[in-house]
Amino acid sequence: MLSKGRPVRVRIAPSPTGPIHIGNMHTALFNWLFARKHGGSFVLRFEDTDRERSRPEYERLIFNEMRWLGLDWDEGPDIGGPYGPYRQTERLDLYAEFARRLLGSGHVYPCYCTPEELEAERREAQKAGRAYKYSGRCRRLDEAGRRAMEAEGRRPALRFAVPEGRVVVIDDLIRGRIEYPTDAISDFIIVRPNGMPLYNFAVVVDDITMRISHVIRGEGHISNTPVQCLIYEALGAERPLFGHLGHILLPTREKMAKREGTAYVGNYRDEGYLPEAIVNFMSLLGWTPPDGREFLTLEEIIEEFSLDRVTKAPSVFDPEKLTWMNANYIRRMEVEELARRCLPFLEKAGLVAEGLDRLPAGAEPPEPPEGMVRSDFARVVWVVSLEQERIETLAQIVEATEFFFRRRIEPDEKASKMLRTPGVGKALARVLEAYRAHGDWRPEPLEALGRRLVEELGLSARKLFQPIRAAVTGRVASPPLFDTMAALGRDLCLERLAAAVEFAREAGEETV
RNA sequence: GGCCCAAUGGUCUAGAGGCCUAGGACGCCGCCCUCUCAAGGCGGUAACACGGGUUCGAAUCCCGUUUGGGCCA
Repeated sequence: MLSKGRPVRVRIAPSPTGPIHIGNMHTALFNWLFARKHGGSFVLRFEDTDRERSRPEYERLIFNEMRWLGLDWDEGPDIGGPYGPYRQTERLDLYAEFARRLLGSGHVYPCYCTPEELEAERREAQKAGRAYKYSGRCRRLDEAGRRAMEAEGRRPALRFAVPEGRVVVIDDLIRGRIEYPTDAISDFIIVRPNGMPLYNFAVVVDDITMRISHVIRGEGHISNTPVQCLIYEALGAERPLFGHLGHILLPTREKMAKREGTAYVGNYRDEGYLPEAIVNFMSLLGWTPPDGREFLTLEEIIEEFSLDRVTKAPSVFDPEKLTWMNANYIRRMEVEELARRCLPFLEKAGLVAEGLDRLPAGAEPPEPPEGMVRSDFARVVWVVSLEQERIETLAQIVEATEFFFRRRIEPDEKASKMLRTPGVGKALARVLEAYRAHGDWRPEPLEALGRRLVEELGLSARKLFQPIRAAVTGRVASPPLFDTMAALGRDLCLERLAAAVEFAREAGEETV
């Protein structure tokens, strides 16, 4: 698999024309894994020849998201490297030079055909029911003919003279042998009349000059490969080894396309997916470790990674399974770490003051945001620990823990209904009285008292604890009641119990 | 239209001729645990696209069909 002792050098070459989606990231990941596995180099370069749509801010976005996922590169537009520059727009001289070489060696010829003339050819082929191939008119032009064309003021494109009757053989690292007859390939353009190189030509020049040893990319490029092989050959360059990955499909079975919106890496970050979960999950799209493990650290994935175990078929990106995996990562995480990662979401929602985790030890916690209770980092850790196994994404921490931070709460619909249930007001009044007289706000004593009240009132635990839960959290589902009450603190609990008694009483009066 | 690639449950996959009455995971359903919600435990649902070969034997090899996808146009 390793190419004749050449150092392993792989690359990804995104276009900075938009946010980067899961499909691109998957290709990047597999290249990165391959490089790290074999102690090679991972090169990042930009295909920014679409000047209309390429933007520096998208370059920065790509840098950030790759870094966020932990995919670092050894050479790239930002850090440079021995084979730069790493943007196609900065390599135009190079393409021109290689084009001249090909022209000199006769592998390429100037083509003066206008778009109209080509269109006519195409229509004719269609009418005759033949596959369209360029007629080769300009290939047969002699020096005089060329001069005549030039005299008309025509500017030539450069067209590759595809050899006839040959078969290009590609030993794909993932798919095995692929054979491609050259007769099916039309003489293709490598440089436009305006001097801009075309994709297949530019990649080959880039890959040659950057000493790329393995080209690992999506299966969409399989049919570009023979064309590229022809260029390598004409240039007398050793070609890299190719490996074509199955595409990553959206749940709708559509191919991921840029500007699609749904499967951007950034969206998943904003929703509170962990980079390690995303990377782990993506590594399992089209690959499995020999022992079938599903939870692997980056180091373990690198250790086990091999192109031999990559599948050929396309795979559907299932957000539900990603969510499940993310939830697992959340549960396995140290609470403090989890709390630290949740903090930005809580801050953004205005539930806690900024920078609680950066406060010096023993410092007074800062003023809370409007309407919130004062919290320090320890309290956030406590609260987060209670929801740790109940959230699937970091962003869910906001909705899950809101009631711990707000001074006042409104019972939601189900909780309101619970509090309006006949008899509840009276029971809660007794509960309020009992807890007012109670001082030890640790969970166990709170529960002991709760159980005594169950006895005293002759209710089931459920029938008493649910109303208490509704009173202190405003909802009918929460972490275990007495843990919740402990974290809420005595003042908030008593306040809310009192408010609930009032709420139940008013409701009772209305119905009487 | 031509060429190329692919094909195991709804999804990710294991499987490299007998170990397969096809294994695991997500999802879904049920049960247990339980103060609610989760988590966890246990169980269940569901697949080798089709047709021909090759072989004593095929999910695995070959051919064709179908379906999906890609590139060129």
